[in-house]
Amino acid sequence: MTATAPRTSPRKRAGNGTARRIDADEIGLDALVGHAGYAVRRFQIWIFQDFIRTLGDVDIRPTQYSVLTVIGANPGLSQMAVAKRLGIERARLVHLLDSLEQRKLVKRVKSKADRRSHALHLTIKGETALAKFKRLAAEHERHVEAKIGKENRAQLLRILAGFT
Amino acid sequence: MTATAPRTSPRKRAGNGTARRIDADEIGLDALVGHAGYAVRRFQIWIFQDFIRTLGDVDIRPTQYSVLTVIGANPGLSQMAVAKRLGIERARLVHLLDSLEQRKLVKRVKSKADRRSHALHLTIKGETALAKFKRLAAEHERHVEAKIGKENRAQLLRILAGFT
DNA sequence: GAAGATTGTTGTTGACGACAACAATTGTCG
DNA sequence: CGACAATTGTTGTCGTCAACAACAATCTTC
Repeated sequence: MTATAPRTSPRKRAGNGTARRIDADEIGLDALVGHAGYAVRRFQIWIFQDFIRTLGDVDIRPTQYSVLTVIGANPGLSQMAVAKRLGIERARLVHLLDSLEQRKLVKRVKSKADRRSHALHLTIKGETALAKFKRLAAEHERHVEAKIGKENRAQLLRILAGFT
Repeated sequence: MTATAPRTSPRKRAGNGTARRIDADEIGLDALVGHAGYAVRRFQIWIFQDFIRTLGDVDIRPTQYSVLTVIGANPGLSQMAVAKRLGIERARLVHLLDSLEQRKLVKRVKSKADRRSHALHLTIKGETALAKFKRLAAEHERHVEAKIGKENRAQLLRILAGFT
């Protein structure tokens, strides 16, 4: 099979002759272990799924939550400012705000200073709703602690603080 | 928590009257800081972009790399086994393999033991190509070290080891 | 041998990032 | 001042990806 081929550890050769049962957890990942990106991706999938499930009753996804949080903490921001701060494309933010505005959580106010832009604000309903979302998000965060450990979660936040 | 709007720190109310300039980096994230999911998402975006850029010349994306790596380390696996191991939907893996097979990096061999399934193998070209991909991936990993620090990267891998 | 499960495949839906084009408005600079 | 460039929100397209659902071929189980 090889032409010198620097393969590392072909552990089981169960493909052809032998019909050996292979449990998914005994398959070697080889070089994948040791790649930060892979671990981070798997973790991110887990954490998002838990977030979506925990905030399932209120039907709020992570991105929506981040938008509401930023507007709540900085009323009057333009769409451009919010998009830049969260690393979202402004085109994408349009749809997010359309949805949040339909649900009466956010309102776009025409800015008088710059008639091109909209000043974003939470509605009253949006503020009380966000308070509830924050409680649920805190619950989700406790799930993370339970999963990786309180100390490890703190470490993680410290390590990745530069990316927020 | 209360219906009396427990907003935490509406720092600047720059929306309407005042036309104050707001730099993107002085916008408060409020509750978003302290959410592991947000930090992880931003970091994952950064790390994937660097991976894609570093492996840009060979046109290999992170998911493709993970598939090649697992097949290389465990020749003869079925599509189902690979999908389960990597947390990919088997429907999605079909397209990934279509692409990799067109590029002559992977071949689907009809399994004699179970005629429903395919035994997955790297081609000769696939093996030498993967060796090159691994060198580039190692380079990418050095970028990660340069970004967050060698010690922090090791910590991160340790913390997230359970998700691989 | 019949009923049920598994494997690969095709298709659809929706969230998301990246890009391009456009009208309205603002800023700049000759 | 007035022409030209830049910005803001919007619409649209394209490609990636997760989540389902349905299906034929094949295996497993009773």
